[in-house]
Parts: sequence; C-alpha cells; structure tokens
Amino acid sequence: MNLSKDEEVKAAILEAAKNVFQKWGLKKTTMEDIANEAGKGKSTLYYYYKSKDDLFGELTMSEFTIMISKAKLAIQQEKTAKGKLKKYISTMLIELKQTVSLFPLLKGEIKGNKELIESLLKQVEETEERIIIEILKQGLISGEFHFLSKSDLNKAANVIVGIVRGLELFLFLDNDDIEKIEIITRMIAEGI
Amino acid sequence: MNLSKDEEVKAAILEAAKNVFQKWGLKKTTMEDIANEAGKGKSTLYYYYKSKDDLFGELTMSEFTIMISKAKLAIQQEKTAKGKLKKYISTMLIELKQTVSLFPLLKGEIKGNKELIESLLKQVEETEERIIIEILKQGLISGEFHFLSKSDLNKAANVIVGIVRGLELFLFLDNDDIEKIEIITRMIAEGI
DNA sequence: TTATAGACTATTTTAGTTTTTTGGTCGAGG
DNA sequence: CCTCGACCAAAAAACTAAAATAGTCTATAA
Repeated sequence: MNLSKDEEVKAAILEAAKNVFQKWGLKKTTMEDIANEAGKGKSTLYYYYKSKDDLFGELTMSEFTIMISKAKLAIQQEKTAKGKLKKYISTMLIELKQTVSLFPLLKGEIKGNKELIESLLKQVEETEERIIIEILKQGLISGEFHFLSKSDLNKAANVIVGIVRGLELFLFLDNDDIEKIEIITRMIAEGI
Repeated sequence: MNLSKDEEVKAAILEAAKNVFQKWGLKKTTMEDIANEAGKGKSTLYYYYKSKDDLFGELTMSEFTIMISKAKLAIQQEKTAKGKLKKYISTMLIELKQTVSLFPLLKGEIKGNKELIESLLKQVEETEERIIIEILKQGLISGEFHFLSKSDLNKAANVIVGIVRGLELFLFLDNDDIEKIEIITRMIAEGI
C-alpha cells in the first residue's frame, strides 16, 4: 500500500501548488511557498518531484487529464457523433478557464524551459486530436457528416483543435455564456 | 498637388519601415534605422509622423486596410453569402501571415503603449465584424443559412471572428495549404 | 528502508547604478 | 515647404552587488 500512500502525498503537493499558483500567479510562487502550503519541508518536495519543472509538468498534465475526463464523461452521454462533438467543444471551452497552469501555458505566458513547454503542448494537442478523430470516425460511419471525407479526417481534426484553441483564447466568454457556446457548437456541427 | 506628394513620402516611409521590421523585427528597429532605409534624416520622419507610435499605428492599419481590400475584392466575385464567407475567411487566413506589424500585434507580441494597442485591436475587430455581419445579413435574407437566426447575428459574427483569429494564430498553414483552408471554410459554411 | 526536515551550496533573480542608445525637439538653411 | 544636423531628456542596455531560490546532502525518526 506504499504506492498508494506515495501517490496521495504527490497529489496533496499538486493541490497545494494549485492553491498558491492561484493566489500568487505562476511566476511569483516558489518551491518554498508550495512546501509551506502543503505543510511540508521544501526538501520533501524534492523527494517526490525531481525538479520544479517536473512538478509544473505533472500539475499541468493533471489539470489536462481532469478536463479530458470530464469531456469524455460528457461525450459518453451523447449518442450521435454531432452531439459528442458539441459536448466536447463546450466542455473544453468552459473548463479550460478554471485551470491555473494549463491555461497560462496555452496562452503562451510561460517562459522558461522550451523543451518542457513544447513537450506538454504536443501531448495536449495529440490527445485532443485523437479524441476528435474518434468522434469523426463514428460520424463518418453513421453518415452524419455530410461534407467530411475519410481522407480529410486527420486534417479536419487538426482544424477543429485549432478552432477550439482560438475560441478558448480569444473569445471573451463570461461565465458560461451559454448562447455563444450554443452558436459555436452548432456552427461547427451543423454549419451556419 | 502638394497633398499627393505628401502622401507619397508618407507611404515611402511606411514601406521603409516595413522593410526594416521584416529584417530586424519590430522590437529591434529604431527610428534611425527606418530613416536610413528611407534615405531620409531622422527628423524628417517626425515631419510626417508625430511619434513612433503614430508611425507604427499607421503602418499596422495600412496593412490591415490592404488585407480588407483584397478580401472585399474576393467577396465581390462571389454571388452567394456562403461563397462570400468562404472567400473572406480564406483571404484573411492567407494574407495575415504576410504582414509584418499586424500579425505580431494580433499574436500579442507587441508590448508598450496599451492604449494604442487596444485601439488598433478594437478597430480591426470591429471592421471584421462589420463585414461578416453584412455577409450574414445577406445569407439570412436569401435563406442560405439554415441554422442562423436574426437575433444571433451579432454574436455569430463575433464567434466567426474568434474562430478565424484562432486559426490564423494556431494553425500552422504551410504556404497556402489549400486543402486545410477548404476544410475550414466548408466546415464553417456548410457544417461538417 | 522510507519519509522527513534543517543546514548548506550553487545558481538565478532582483535591485540599484552607470553608461549608452533612442525618441523627440529646435533652429538653420536650401 | 521640406530637410537635416545638433542637441536634450528619457528610456533602455550593461553591469554589479545583494538577495532569493532551486536543488543537494546529511542526520534522524518511524
């Protein structure tokens, strides 16, 4: 049961990091701030995470994983591919703003360690594309998508990720502006 | 005829500015660089532009105006609202990357003078929205847009600008990747 | 052995100062 | 009316010393 205990502490540290990031912003929080918030010594953090970058990376991916879980859950409750696509997009639009480390990353606000940043962005994009590809495949089989051809599938997924990313970052959505989200999802799924 | 001559020199200075911006990047070019490129004395620049910000602003809007002219020209050649919308989007996607000052501005790479930046962005967004609203109105009248209602018109235009902005900035389009652009425009106009 | 923390070090950031560059003005002159 | 060289004040870059911070090592308790 030691593994489980270990994971528990790691999660608690991530939670503490999330709290202080929210309070002070990413750039202004130190490892000691995180340690204090977690009620641990600073060196203890290094027992669980080999570097600050490592901790940041795991926090970011944890936030992303949670978002993806919510999206997948929402998708499951939809039968049609169009419904799934709509749910996916609206979930991502709503949830991303709640994240403290993923959102700044996608906005390009994070500076140091280009390799880490690139790797995180790559993982995120690939995961998103994979999910959308699955949805598109289903729609292709069911014949829901009138204008999508099999050969365009990957490119279409890539385009949709780009569209959603743009909307996430450039559309000022007041806390769930349901109307706008409805317009967006309908436009993509059904056309204007 | 002095006004015309005046405009000519102003345009030549903007052209010089564009050249050096392209060579050194916005941040690294000075008024003297621009003056040298234009073959003028630095103070002469100040006879035509009252400040560096003023010059930057006029260059940016000049690039934007050229883009908009191209888009409008392309739109004129289309009969249907859907056709116009497609042309508008593809023109903007292709042309923006060619700009040396508007593109960095939209990417958020420009730092100083918040007011100027905000004012430029506002002008750009409003102009884009106005054009799209006109197209949408036509489509509404002709009944081309199956899912668009009159009350959604402004929000829909806002959403489309957001979508296009996202694609401009996040989709890596190799010199006119016609296929992707076709997918994008079709997706927005016709749905998937 | 596992988990923790305190003391320590090496590296990075920051704050403060000096020097250089640059935006902008002025008056002279073609 | 248009252009420029000389000039100035303000901003930026370069440099440095001091402080903050990331990361390590060792001791210790469970």
